[in-house]
Amino acid sequence: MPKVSDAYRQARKEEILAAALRAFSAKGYQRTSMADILAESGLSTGAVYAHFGGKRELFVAVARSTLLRRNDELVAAGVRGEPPAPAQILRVVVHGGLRDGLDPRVLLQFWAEATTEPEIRDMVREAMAFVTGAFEDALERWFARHPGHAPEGARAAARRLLPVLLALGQGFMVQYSVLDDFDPEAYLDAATSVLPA
Amino acid sequence: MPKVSDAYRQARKEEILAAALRAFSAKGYQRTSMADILAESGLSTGAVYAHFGGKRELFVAVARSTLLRRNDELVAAGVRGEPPAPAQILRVVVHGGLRDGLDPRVLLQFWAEATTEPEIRDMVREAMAFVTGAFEDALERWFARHPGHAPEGARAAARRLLPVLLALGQGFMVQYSVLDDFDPEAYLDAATSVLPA
DNA sequence: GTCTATAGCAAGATAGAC
DNA sequence: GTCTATCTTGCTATAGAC
Repeated sequence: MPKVSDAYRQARKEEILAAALRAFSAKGYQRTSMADILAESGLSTGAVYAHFGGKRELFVAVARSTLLRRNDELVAAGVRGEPPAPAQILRVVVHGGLRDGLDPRVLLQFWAEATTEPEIRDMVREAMAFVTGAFEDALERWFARHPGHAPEGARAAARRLLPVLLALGQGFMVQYSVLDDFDPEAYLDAATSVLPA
Repeated sequence: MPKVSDAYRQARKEEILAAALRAFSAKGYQRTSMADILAESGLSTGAVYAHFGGKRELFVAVARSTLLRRNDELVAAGVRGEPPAPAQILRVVVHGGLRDGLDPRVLLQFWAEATTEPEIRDMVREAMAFVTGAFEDALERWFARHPGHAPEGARAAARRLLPVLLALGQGFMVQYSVLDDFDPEAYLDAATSVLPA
């Protein structure tokens, strides 16, 4: 296989994925039709099906790439300088997702889908395990530097706080999507006030 | 209109709603077809359409009755006795919901649908406003008795903590529904440790 | 009110030319 | 690889008899 072909192929795939992300963000997974994605990308049926098996596969690919970018940001934030405080971890993830144009509503639909469809359930679990792992590492590094907050050891403290931090991220997504008077900054401030700092 | 007729009609409607709830719980709103609901109820197309306008209307009716029942319990729990601590409020709501047989997965379905269906969105907002109000009242009463935790006043402290408490409830539902190794008690302990007590 | 049968439509995926 | 045209399927909702 010539390299030009591969590069072109890859570029095309990312072009399609970007269009799919926009489409899913605008209408949600279930209500987005292939026609929507095609219109958004400006391509035709054949062009898309040549690269992806179908709508579900497209969705999985979109989710994966988005989550990978989140993790990269988290790692980057932790590598240079001080490890981020718990509240800071929350901010990095939330702001990063919004900056990417990822509509939180898509996440809600993802979770809902996961409760009934095994294929998506596996994918969501994998993704959540990924996020969880990144959170846990970041928390452990922070607790290691602030032993005053971790009398039981950094690792134990991280594991204990993990579900709460996860919940604060999930709660953000739910309230952002459903409430009409949701104030993101007020939410993050409130979350900060209950998290160790 | 004779009363017997009305009573029969009402009973029939509730019979259909119960079947619809079972169907939605099993497969989720989107993936549940009318055929599923018909099979679950043992009735025919005509019988159902004589009482409900269609699938969407059925879903709204199911959601409304489910959420209203939850709200009643919440109010009852909050009114009598000492004002519960924030962590206690969370426990009452979570345990009450589970005891009621309410599948958390259905809640995720409601939230997800609310992001795209205006009718359901309004309904969910109404329900959430109700829950929020009950939470806020309970928090305010508790802060009033523990002024050490509310230097800015009980009402301000309650409003501030509100979204966090809500998020901890929502996070519980998400993690309960999606994670296969979710530990409810560990979750509640962790939540308790970050909430004022 | 309830049944059976079916109309009508939307959407995911494929076929075959270029 | 990409296009246009089309096939197939599954599902909501209606029509009309009883």
